Amino acid sequence: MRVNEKAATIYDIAKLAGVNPSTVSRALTTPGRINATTEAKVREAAKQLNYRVNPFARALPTGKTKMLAFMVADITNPVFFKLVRGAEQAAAELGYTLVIAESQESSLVESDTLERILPSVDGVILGTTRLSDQEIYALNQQKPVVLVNRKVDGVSDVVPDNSPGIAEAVKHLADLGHKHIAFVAGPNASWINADRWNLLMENAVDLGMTIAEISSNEPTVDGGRAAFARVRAAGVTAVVTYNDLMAIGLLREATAQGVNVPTDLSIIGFDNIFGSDFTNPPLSTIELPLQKIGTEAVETLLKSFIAEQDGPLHGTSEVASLLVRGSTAKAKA
Amino acid sequence: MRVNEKAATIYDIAKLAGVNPSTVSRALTTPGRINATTEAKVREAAKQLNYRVNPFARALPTGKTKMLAFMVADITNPVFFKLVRGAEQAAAELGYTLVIAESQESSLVESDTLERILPSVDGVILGTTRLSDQEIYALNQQKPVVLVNRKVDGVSDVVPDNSPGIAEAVKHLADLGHKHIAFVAGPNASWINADRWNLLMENAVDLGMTIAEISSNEPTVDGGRAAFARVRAAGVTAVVTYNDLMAIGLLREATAQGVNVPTDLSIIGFDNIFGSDFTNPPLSTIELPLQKIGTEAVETLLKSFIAEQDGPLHGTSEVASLLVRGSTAKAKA
DNA sequence: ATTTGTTTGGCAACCGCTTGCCAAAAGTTG
DNA sequence: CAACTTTTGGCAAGCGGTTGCCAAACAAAT
Repeated sequence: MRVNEKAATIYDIAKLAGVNPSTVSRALTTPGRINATTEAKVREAAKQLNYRVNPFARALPTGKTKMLAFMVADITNPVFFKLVRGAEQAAAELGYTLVIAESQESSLVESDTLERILPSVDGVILGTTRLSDQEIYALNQQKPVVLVNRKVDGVSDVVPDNSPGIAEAVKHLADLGHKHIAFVAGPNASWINADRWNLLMENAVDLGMTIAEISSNEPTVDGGRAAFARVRAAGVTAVVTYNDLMAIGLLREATAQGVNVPTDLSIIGFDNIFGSDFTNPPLSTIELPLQKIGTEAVETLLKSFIAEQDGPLHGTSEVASLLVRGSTAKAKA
Repeated sequence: MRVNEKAATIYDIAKLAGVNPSTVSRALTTPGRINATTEAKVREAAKQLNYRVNPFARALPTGKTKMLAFMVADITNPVFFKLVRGAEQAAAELGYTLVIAESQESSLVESDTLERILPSVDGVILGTTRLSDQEIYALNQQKPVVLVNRKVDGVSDVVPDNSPGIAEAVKHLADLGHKHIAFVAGPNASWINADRWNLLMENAVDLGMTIAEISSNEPTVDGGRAAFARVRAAGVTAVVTYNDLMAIGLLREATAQGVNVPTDLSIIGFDNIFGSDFTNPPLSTIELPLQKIGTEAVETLLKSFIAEQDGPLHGTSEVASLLVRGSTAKAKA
């Protein structure tokens, strides 16, 4: 079935070009190191033989694999789509191959998987991680790590600035006359959850609103659905949820219970995931430039390869912003 | 920043266990080849040193990389989520690492990417491909290929059986009294599009219905939206779309135009993607066991490593089925 | 006790590429 | 033109495994 006419090696090129293999290696990897004429000759021979470096042979002596790991908790969570795509494209562009790994929301699976692929990659991006700060710190000792949406001392990260989006959202709600709002929180341990909650609280208080925390929910559609009763109990007229999935669950449950969104309850989600505009009404949400964040994550990782000694890098050029669709309206009098 | 205390090698183990490196290699890779006591000693030493094989060092002499490529047209297309997850899990379980590559719907990008990662992988799964039959055939000469949802002579594939789901769907529509239906087709060149259309036509004719083909649309939400006018022009009371994305676009456009779904128009999608139940009404759709298909794709690929000579393999144990939600109703009298 | 067969483990070559070191060739300088 | 510097390219030693071949050790058979 397979043909497998042995791929050309630098030895084949060397023979064809009449030079030493080491010369071929240098011609191809260190432009300028050898005579331009010789280099051209080598390149010509390489082309003629349709030569591709053997990445493994190259990785052995150099230790560089040109592969990056991207860890996510759940591949099917739409939050990651754009993140992954941004990372994938940036990686491809820079000559790196992205390996996507899924932890299935389990820190055990995550460590195992990481352990398995760590030898194969030059660095890792933790898209979402269940690992503890210490584990992350330890991981970062082995291979460069870039965290997305989380901060750990001494580790590089890319975390967007949520505050503009959150400020807009709270202002939007205030403008609509809402006085009492709530935050439907995600996982307790989540760094980003705490960040969002703190920002929300500050802004709400500043604008003279009260804000309740409906805490510790699964960051899923079901989690949002399950939080509905507590949202009603809190007696608020508007909520911001930890993410869109929860907002959608909440929205659907509200509708099912005969509570109209947005007239009875305004809902703002987070992330602008795929499908968040399929709902009825379409979801208003705080949008993150996820694709750019993905791109920035790999760029940051690559930078950290060079600047090993300079301590952790922080990519923070991205900001959140509010996207108003149909799930917010004037507060009921 | 990095510690990088050189990872242990088989030489370290050999020294610790007082044996030759080759013995270590055999103890670890060919159980039974050497004395059980020695093997235990070696394993103990390996554990003590926290040894991990260097996949690159291993790959050099063997040519086996334990990596698989999974090519998709668009990472952000939700159809692939479950497919990818199934593949990822199966791969991880079998000790393989999945590299996900995106062709961005371009056959050029696709060949380039493939060319780039081909040396690094043992085989490739083509989740969706823009490549021609000949290109696929050629690719398959270089490394084992498994096609998903497409057939090419001489190449292994995993294609689910669409007929049960399609039969159910047509029957469902017939039972609801629909006499004139349409198929909103996807890309012309798509193998699976043709398959679905043919099946649909057969079934419709068998049940005495007329069926129109609204052809050659982008397989996206916008594509579905754009097809709406032609659907109306066709004067049908129900449609089946090439995929859910199109169904959603069609549904939204219909609603926007004041055409009620399902009372004025029944819609059935394909794939049961994430978000297809967010719509109003939630979409009825023909469901594919995508995760299982992903799993089966990697299993088929691995099988083909062993059975090189036995010709192409075909995994076809999965079947489509109809999932009735809210977008279908009795035909208007 | 000798022959024959089977385990077991060491030796060394090899996978394809990189790179430090060195010598020959070419270029500069006074 | 000699003395010195720079450029260029070859040599060979790895990187960390795998594996064919072989000999020593042990077991079974005669």
